[in-house]
Amino acid sequence: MKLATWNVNSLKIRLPHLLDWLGQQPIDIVCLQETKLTDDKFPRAAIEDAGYAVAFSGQPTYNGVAILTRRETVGEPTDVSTGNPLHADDQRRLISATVAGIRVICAYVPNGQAVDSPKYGYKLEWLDRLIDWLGPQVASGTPLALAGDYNIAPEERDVRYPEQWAGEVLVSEPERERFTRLLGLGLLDSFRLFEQPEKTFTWWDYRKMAFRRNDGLRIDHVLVTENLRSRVSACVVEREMRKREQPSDHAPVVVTLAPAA
DNA sequence: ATGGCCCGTAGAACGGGA
Repeated sequence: MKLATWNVNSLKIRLPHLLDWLGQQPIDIVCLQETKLTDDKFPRAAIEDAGYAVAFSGQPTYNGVAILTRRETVGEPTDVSTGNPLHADDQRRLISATVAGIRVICAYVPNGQAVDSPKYGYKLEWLDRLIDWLGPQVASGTPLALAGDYNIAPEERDVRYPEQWAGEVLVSEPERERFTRLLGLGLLDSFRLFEQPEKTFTWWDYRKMAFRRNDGLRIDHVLVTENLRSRVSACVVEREMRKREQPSDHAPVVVTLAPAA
């Protein structure tokens, strides 16, 4: 079974990429961020025709998240909820569902814009409320995966040119401290459970020929509860997706999971 | 050289992304 997260940067533009990718490599659970579509414009029919059920939560212009589930392998998402009950927030950044016995939380963490911006304060507050909400869920023993665009590069090795990013949004100490607190709840970074190629990233700026120079950051993550550790057999970044025509600036992250014993 | 690109909403530039 495979679970992926991908920031599509507009599902309207990236729908052909998504359908082509899933046609080539069926993935059982797909978490999407930055769909940038209101719910009435969500391409439900095209996704269902590809064999997926889908739950989504969108708004005009910004944000928007979705969870796709491959019908023949994992069925429909159940107990779907949107947002964080501990955080009144109009921005559509969270959707959760139970799939194949796993509580799947798809998250689009705020970018923060700049450390001196009010958006940065919102980001830290958003993360604090996320931690408050997830703590009891993780402690309850439910197998859980928090998949999404965290907009945090956890360590220096997750940044190609750390000296250029020092103290900036995405790498600042308060953001990294929130990431560490998520791990402290009892979550594991799937990517770091395995040997990985040096300088593996998930996002590259559209400018500066950044992808060609592999000038990137690792900011998209799948964290899983400890009780899933023995079932996770791989975590890879689908770098190929960033090479396509008119790509998203993010590449998907794909986790392979054994079925429950 | 502190911006370069891409997207949505516009219906021209601009905010936002990261």
